[in-house]
Amino acid sequence: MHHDSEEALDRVFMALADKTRRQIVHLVAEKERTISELSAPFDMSMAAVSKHVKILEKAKILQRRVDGRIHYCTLAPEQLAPALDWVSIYRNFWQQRLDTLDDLITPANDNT
Amino acid sequence: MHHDSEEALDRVFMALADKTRRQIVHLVAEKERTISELSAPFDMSMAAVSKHVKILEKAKILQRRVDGRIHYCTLAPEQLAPALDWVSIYRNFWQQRLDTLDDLITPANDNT
DNA sequence: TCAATACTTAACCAAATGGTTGAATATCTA
DNA sequence: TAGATATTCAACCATTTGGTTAAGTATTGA
Repeated sequence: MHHDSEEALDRVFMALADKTRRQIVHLVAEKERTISELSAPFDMSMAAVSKHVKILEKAKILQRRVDGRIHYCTLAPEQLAPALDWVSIYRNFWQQRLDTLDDLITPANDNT
Repeated sequence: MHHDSEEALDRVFMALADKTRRQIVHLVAEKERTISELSAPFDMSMAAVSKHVKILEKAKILQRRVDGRIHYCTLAPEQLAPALDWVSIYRNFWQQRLDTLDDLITPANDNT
């Protein structure tokens, strides 16, 4: 019973589990980037960066627009939302723990 | 220079990039669980589940308390926070996109 | 003390990851 | 048309991942 959504989460979390790919996400979040531009900061071949981009693309974290021989990449953040949602479920859990700790230190506070 | 925090993110995202481990997180979030209890729902050996638990433990998503021969596992959600924070950076990005789309549909106000 | 219980560890395996280099493809430009 | 540019693809390699089974280590309890 491997739902699509589970596989999507697999791909998104796996895509984010690499420093190079997280930096690529930062770069494309700033502005549209070509593969060359994305390769420049990294001490690896363009072919390697091309693979990283493909992984992010398959995870639908990044989208590609091809114009002639140039591939322009932008953030496609809609698939980050489910990942955020998944982790967010546990926010209450640790917020509660922190709140409990906070109450011990400074009674009477407000938040959110 | 691979910061500790980058390696921590690697470990956390990698740990979450597996359906079995995500289900284990759900189970330990509900209540404290033994390895046997965590193994029961899955069609794999206890040794395999033991490995999954170790991966979650190293990522500091789960913590273990040993009492005699029984290992009790609970959620240790503090390491999920950095992961959530990382993804959250891009929430504004897609919120903005949705807002922009919204503006196109209902042009009421302007902004930068 | 002896066997069952609750685990981990070790050795192994197939498949996936993350990199390489070199060739292929397609496009731009002189 | 030829050559430079932008990028992918293919083949390869070492390491990691995710599973197995079998053996090892404590611990419990009869």
